[in-house]
Amino acid sequence: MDAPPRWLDPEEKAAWDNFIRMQETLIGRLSRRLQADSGMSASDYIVLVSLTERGDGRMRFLDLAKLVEWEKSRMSHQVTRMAKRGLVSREECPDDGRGAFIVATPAGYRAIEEAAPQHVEHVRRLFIDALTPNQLSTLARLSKRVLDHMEKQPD
Amino acid sequence: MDAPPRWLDPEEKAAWDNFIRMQETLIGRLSRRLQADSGMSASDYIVLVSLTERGDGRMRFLDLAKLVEWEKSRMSHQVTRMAKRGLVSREECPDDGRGAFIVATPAGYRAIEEAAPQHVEHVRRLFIDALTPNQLSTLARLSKRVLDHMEKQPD
DNA sequence: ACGAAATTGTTGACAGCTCATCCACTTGTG
DNA sequence: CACAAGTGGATGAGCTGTCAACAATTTCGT
Repeated sequence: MDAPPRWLDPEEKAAWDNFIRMQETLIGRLSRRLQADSGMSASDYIVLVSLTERGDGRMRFLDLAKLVEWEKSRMSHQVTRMAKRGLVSREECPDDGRGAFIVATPAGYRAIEEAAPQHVEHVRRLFIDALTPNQLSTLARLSKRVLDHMEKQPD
Repeated sequence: MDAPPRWLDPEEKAAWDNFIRMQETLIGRLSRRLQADSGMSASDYIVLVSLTERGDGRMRFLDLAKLVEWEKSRMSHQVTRMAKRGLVSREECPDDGRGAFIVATPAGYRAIEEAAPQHVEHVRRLFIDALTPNQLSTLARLSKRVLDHMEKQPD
């Protein structure tokens, strides 16, 4: 016995549409910009940021995958592609014969150091500058709230 | 002379991170759910919704592309794939020899009618229910604000 | 200590997106 | 009317993400 679907009421639908459109437009513009400015995808960027933010530029494969919340298969393909372009390399892990380290190469450091300022500038221009500090912190709080709520939900 | 990059201050960075994580988690879970429940991608879904929401289930190619804010090439590939699966079909346009209509097939109607209630339920469960009505309308307002701001920015 | 189960990571097939390019038709201009 | 420019849409190459299956260790229970 199917319950009748609880459709969104007009305000809910409008809210959902606004959010979705905003988020798609924002992410789309940022990633196209990043690609055009630095030849890097958003995925390349976040991998390099994650690696280089820790002092030694290296991380265990699955730790990295968990940090950015990707499936391991995605990470594996991503690392393969980035290694092919010389941005990172794999090193084996002495403690665990299965394991691997992902290491940012010097070229990887150069790439992220060049890309980051421009990218941050675009984040600021498109997103941060759109809101007052109060509005920004409200949005952050609501985002966190949705995030916490999702973590409690199955799936 | 490069201006020194204006890095995000800790609150700005925290706001950005929260927003990005929320949005990625939300979109990721919704699209995996949709795919698993109905075999449809988010792109399939929005195309079918757009077509079937207008009474006749048909739309000009570029009108559809503009409505969902896609590049025409993306829409073209998408329509090709959906046509291959029988969800939509192309019809030529009598008024304009270059033009084409995209039409939802009966199978397309069935697919969207089956998928929509579940999808809406998940949107409600993951997103709408996370917030009070006031919070939801605040989020909608802030989203709109960011959207309007982006439209004024170059690129 | 031995086998089962869990963990770590890889691979291949396939669908999706973007970019550049191209073709066919229409419209505007002289 | 002729022809250049613009518009509507298709196509192919190449990169990215997902899913399912697999291989190589390590860990755990007995």
